[in-house]
Amino acid sequence: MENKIFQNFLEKKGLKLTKERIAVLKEVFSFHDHFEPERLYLRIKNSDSKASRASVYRTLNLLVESGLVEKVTRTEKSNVYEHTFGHSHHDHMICDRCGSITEFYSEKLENLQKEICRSNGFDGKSHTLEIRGYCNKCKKIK
Amino acid sequence: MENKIFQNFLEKKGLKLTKERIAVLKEVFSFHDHFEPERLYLRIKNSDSKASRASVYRTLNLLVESGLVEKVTRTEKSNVYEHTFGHSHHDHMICDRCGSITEFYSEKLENLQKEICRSNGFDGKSHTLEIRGYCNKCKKIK
DNA sequence: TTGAAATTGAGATTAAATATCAATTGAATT
DNA sequence: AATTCAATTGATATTTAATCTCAATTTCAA
Repeated sequence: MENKIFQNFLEKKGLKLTKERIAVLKEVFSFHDHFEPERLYLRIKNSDSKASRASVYRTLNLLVESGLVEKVTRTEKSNVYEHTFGHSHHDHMICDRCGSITEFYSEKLENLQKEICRSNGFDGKSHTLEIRGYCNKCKKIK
Repeated sequence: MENKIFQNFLEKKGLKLTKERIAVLKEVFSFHDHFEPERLYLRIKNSDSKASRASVYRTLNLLVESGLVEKVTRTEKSNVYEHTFGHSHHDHMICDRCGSITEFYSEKLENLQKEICRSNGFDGKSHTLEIRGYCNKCKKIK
């Protein structure tokens, strides 16, 4: 399913669905939450179908372009991604100390945003809300 | 004014208000919108009161800790900061067609976010809300 | 089968940010 | 004024994510 979508995307750009790209795609969808490029690379390295670090990064960018993967944020350390397929919308709270990401969803928040758009004559299609601070654990430390 | 606040902050930590730190503070407030550490360093370099790159980065972190400066976001290239003194918080609506940016502020939204943080045990310090879609003009076209 | 274009991977490169550490400064105390 | 010790500085080295390079390989249509 994801393969088909990705292949269509590649075809349209005159690119090919190689075994390395398939490997990356497969491992991307083996994560059920957020992941960093390096962790993705390590998973692939430890699987039977390999791809180099360069190919992992390259394919990741293609996957973002295709819409199958989203860049969630950029932490102090690295980019953070998640696959969007079959995911319902949510927002994020990001800890500035340990980098942990907490997902949340609020119907009220969604409605309020619609209201704000309406009163501004704006046709809102999507949004990103990122709350930064200290998570439950880290707020006790510092 | 900012000097006083910074000095108080430093004193409380047993640190000193050196001429290098004063130089950084001064140039931070010479920006009237967001800035990157490197641009800040260059401004200082071209001013009469100097500070090394290391000191610029170090002081910047202290300024964030003191609350006088905020880290707005982290782009592909670098961190982005802005001084908070005298600035009021707002969020953004960005048009995907013409790129225009509309600022808005909603008390309700702020309160709702606090509520969400509270119920998640998260100590929220800041947030970025970006609504994307079509502005008043562009929604009629497409 | 052939050839042009795309792709790969190993390693080099880039660049932001931090770490190192000897030399210097600040300021409180004697 | 001299002493003392922690804080500070700056030149440089280091770290590390991400990208770039480019020769070798693969893909696929003709």
